[in-house]
Amino acid sequence: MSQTVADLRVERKPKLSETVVAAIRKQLLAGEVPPGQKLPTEGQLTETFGVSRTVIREALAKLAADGLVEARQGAGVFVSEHISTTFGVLAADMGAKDSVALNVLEVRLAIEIESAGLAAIRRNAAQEAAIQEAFFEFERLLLASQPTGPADLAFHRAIASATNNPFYVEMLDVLGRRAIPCDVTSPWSTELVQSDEYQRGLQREHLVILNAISAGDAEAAREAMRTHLTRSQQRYRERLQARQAYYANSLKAASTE
Amino acid sequence: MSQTVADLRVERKPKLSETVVAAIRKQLLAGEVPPGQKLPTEGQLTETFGVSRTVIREALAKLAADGLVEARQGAGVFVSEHISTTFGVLAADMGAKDSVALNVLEVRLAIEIESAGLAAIRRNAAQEAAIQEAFFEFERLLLASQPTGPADLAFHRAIASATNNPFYVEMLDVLGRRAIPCDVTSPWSTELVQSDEYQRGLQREHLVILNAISAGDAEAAREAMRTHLTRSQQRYRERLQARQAYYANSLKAASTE
DNA sequence: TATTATGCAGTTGTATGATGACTTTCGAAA
DNA sequence: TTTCGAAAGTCATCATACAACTGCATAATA
Repeated sequence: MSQTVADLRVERKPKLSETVVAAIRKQLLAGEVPPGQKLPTEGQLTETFGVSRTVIREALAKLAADGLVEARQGAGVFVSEHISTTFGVLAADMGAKDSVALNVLEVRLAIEIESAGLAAIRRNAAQEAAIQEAFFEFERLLLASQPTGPADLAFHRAIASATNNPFYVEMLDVLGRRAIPCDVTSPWSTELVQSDEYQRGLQREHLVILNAISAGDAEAAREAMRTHLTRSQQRYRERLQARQAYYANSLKAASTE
Repeated sequence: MSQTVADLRVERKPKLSETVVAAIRKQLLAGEVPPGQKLPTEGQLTETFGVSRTVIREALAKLAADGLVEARQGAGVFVSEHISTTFGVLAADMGAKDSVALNVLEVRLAIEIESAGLAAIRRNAAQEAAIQEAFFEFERLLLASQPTGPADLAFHRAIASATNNPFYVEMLDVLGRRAIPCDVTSPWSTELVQSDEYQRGLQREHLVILNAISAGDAEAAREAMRTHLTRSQQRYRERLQARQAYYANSLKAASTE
């Protein structure tokens, strides 16, 4: 059997344990269980997630491998102490103000540039496929005139994941939630974000990154990611100004009524 | 029940899966199974190691999490194509804590590289002076044969501060507290860290960074910081190995008594 | 009373068997 | 030769049981 282009879009069904890992990780990063605190028992998690204990155990093992939790036989599974001192504090301090958002975006830039370089070196086949998958998904959504935000996020997340350093993913999760501008509901972004030209440009930049990573060229990958993100920064700034102008106008309009 | 000195070093009884992970990882890194090749089935491994499938599966999951192998349902478990030796080799005998520390250090690397570049562009006179000040302080302490750790930290902190992005400083503080190896009480670090030659090397690298920032050359500053930190990573890895050797020796000494 | 020993309930670690889902192989049929 | 499908091999998941360990309450002891 030959390999077609479609095969590259590996739509590999995620393992149950991966779903559980994602869910628990999200909760932990959100600080729903304080560090040092005990997680629900495997039995309880079995009920809440509706899967067998095997799956729960595999998920917890993965989280333990990432250093997020520690299991103590006879006692329970506990959230690692350091995790939230690293990321919780950070998340707590970040207000949603714009000046902050720009600064956060800048930190994210640092993280992602290095991610791209490491991904080029360390990625495995599945991880590379995941990046490609996100790329094609973006393409598909673009052709279907649907919001591409999720695919964009997935693309960057897949790259972070390909570093094989879980902290990069976590950083991106924490930072990205605030910094990624994909607010399709707001009036100032619909025009900009959803314009085909805008998204085509994004996709062109994505392609350069993807090629560099596939080629295993760390230097090129970093450079491609740098130009992509600095341009995104620029676009974000422009959008902020557009929004301010919009508000100014609506205020003026309201006052004249 | 009191905790004796021995308790501190003994660590807990290793799980069976950890033993299996270590064994398989050793074989993989020794190249006994070529990349892309299929591993023995879970059933065979069960017999080989004399443990249950549960344990084998947990071990394989751990290896997959580290990116060493990939499981394909219905086909088998395969060795990853690109076993990054640098990454894998050290992960081989490393506890989870060390692995986490290295990952955090890697994130810090991303942050600091970008800091250097931004500092080169955005620094003001006072900030540049602060960086120089830290540099000279390092020099002074070195000549006086005093611990240079604080000055080193101050140097990096001053650079982060010169980005005029408070988050860089905050990130550095949070990450640095965990990742900076300044364990002067431990026997394996005193020799290495405090050697004049070692610190002279640091200072040479610092100088390159300082010059690049003063010249306003962002690209050069990033590059200088990158080499500085990657070398630091390397030194840190070597120190981990030295520590392992130390423990191995002390264990051997203890067993011959 | 104060301290130690004991037992119990809860939790994680491991073993075992069964079933579903998926991949590969290989032979039969067109 | 090519195509199709059946069957074997393999991983994924479930369910159950028992062993090992922890924390805590209670009883036994000095």
